[in-house]
Amino acid sequence: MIMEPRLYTTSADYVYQELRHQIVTKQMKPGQRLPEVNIAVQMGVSRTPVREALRRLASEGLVLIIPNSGARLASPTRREMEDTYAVREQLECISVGIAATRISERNLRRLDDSVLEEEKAFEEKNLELYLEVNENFHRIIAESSGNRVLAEYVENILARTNAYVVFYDPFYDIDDNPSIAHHKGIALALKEKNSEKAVKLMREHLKLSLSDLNKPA
Amino acid sequence: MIMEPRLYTTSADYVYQELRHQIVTKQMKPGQRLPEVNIAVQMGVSRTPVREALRRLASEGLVLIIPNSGARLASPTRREMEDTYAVREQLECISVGIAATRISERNLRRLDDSVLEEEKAFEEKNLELYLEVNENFHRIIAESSGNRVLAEYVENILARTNAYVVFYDPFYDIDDNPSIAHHKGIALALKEKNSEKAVKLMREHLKLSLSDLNKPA
DNA sequence: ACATGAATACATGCATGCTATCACAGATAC
DNA sequence: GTATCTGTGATAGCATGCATGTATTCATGT
Repeated sequence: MIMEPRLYTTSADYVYQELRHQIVTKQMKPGQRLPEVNIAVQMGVSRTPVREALRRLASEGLVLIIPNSGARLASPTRREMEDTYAVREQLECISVGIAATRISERNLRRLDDSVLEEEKAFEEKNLELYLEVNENFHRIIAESSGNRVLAEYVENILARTNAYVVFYDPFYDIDDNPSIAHHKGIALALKEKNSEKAVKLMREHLKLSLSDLNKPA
Repeated sequence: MIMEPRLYTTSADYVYQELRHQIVTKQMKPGQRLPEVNIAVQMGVSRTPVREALRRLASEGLVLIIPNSGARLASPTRREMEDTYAVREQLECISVGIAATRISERNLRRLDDSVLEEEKAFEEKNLELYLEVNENFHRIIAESSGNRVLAEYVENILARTNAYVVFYDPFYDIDDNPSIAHHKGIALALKEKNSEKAVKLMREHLKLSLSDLNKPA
């Protein structure tokens, strides 16, 4: 499996992606302090781009910044996760509902591809790839809604919820991953242009994702 | 009327608020370039806090940043505004629906106060105050939902839509402002704990707000 | 007149150093 | 023992300078 290198245009972008990577791959503990200098030294850059990356992560709710005090990794409570999923449900349901009425053939194919990749990543137990592809599935749907603003918000909340992986293990039930089956169902509903069905399945899918957060990390 | 000074903890925060003020009070044209140095000189600070403020505004969709090139004020198309309002409708409807089931007496009073202030600001034709109070009405409801994440997203989209004031004149119909009447209706529905009614009124209210964007600036 | 390309002016991205503020430990008072 | 004060170290906020990339202008050729 060839891991394509992360692409970035600026140092700040690099730091952002790298930090996000470290969070998702459980290299950091929720609530831990994130001093600018430490990160700067570790990544071989100055504090400036680190500051920028931290603020971006803060806008996604992954990092908490206290003025004049510093940044620390978020440590969402069970309640906060539920709240986040409540919002995500709203955004994604409207997103998939609209997408069903206007998704292009090309995006339907991209959706199928993404499900295939997802299965592969799951078999290989490649956590990072799995999350990335999983996220991509939802991203394609949001894009297909044709509402740019909506897509932007979905993107933001995907970043939040994906970080919650720190709290659970998506490979816990070794042979069983209903999530992929759900994605297949949603993709099918979109092919059929069945808006109601797509929304219903998406809602169920997200309820399940939330309950997954109970699986041991 | 005593205009309380804007409060801020850091220079970056000051620049952020000041820029936002200038946008809302129509001192800047949509699409105009926003060079860091210009702003820095104008506000008597260095480029660093200006950069930070610009990125924050970008996360609210008010400013467009092109890497290595610069920032410019957003110039949303009619389509983008509609898209934004579609998202806002989703977020605010769920927000007011939940709020109706659990809003505190204290917040009900704050809501009433905010409507009164709104009427006063409208009579005085005080644009900035009017917008601030208007925004506050929606903010109180979002807070009352008890969902912090939802409140955060509502806050963000309020910032976006309020900036659209650049494109229209809320005092265009001199004697008539149905928006305030709507707010009264929503506040009443909340008092009655009538969730359905509150959602319905909020939806109508936002549809109207969107159509208001046709009024000449 | 128009397109192409080089030169120049300009703006951003980043590194670095200084200053103001905060967090924490130890001391002091009660 | 608890609470409050105080000093010291650590950390973020900001200013500044340099390097890099972008936009604009103007010359050149067709």
